Amino acid sequence: MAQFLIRIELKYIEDVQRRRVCFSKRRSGLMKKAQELAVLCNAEIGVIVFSATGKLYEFASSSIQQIIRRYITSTGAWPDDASRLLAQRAEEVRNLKREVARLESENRSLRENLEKAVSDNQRIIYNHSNMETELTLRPPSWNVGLLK
Amino acid sequence: MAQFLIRIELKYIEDVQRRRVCFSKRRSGLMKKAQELAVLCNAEIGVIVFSATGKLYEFASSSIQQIIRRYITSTGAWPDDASRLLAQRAEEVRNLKREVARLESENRSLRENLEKAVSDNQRIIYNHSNMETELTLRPPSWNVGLLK
DNA sequence: CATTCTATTATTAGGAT
DNA sequence: TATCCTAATAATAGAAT
Repeated sequence: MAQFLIRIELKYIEDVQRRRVCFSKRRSGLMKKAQELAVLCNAEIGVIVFSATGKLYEFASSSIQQIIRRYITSTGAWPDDASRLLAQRAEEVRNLKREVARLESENRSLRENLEKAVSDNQRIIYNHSNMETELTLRPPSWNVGLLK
Repeated sequence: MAQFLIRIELKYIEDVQRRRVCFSKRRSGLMKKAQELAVLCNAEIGVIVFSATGKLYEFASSSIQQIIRRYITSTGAWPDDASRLLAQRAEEVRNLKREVARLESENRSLRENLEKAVSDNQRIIYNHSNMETELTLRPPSWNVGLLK
């Protein structure tokens, strides 16, 4: 039979047995309270509990996923990991876009030089054809416009 | 003076006044319970509450940020938004890498053709120079190797 | 809206299983 | 380790502010 029940101090319970029992009971109580509040007032509630040994317990009126999403979108507070990953990807995208721009520019330059080379070549051929009609010319071996 | 206190039904409270008061009281109670459990048993606890009108209330023994991060890393459950954003970025990176590869290939092809054009040109000039030494030739107007 | 008061119910500490 | 029991404390519904 329980003797005088003196309210326990609100501090870490050193005794392992007492702590375990307390954790088990109060965890149930907390989840129950959360559930009741959610139902009574139509609130969206999520409770996440990690025990001292790392075990995970959770309650969610909808789903923790949805609640985390709502929390993030409503506060703009991304968890560090997500932020870091997104930042990495963003950096990668920036670098790749810069590389694409550089390649496109180089590409344009190459095309211009090629066109110039072709026209120069044709001009030379034309000039020489006029001067020496007996000259045998082979067609240009490069194919502009067939570039893929 | 309060009369017989009959336990309220565990269902949505239609009456606005009663619901508001209940929400306020029980929300406090829930947070208090969470706090007590965290202290008594050294647990890491996060509580997120969205009222029916969308207002956010929270409690965290450490910080919601940290708890969300721990939850995600321990369950591997990324919130949909983060997953979606990361997927989008990954897709963007893939597309950009493909574009880079395409441009590099096109670039190589252009360089080859340009070199061929240049050597053809030089051959023509050389042949004709041998045949007609009096022919005045202007230097090529393209600059290989100066491409940037 | 939140808080106070108070009668009543709910939770829970400790002990036992 | 979780659950039962029971005394005792804590939470809270309703009413008033």
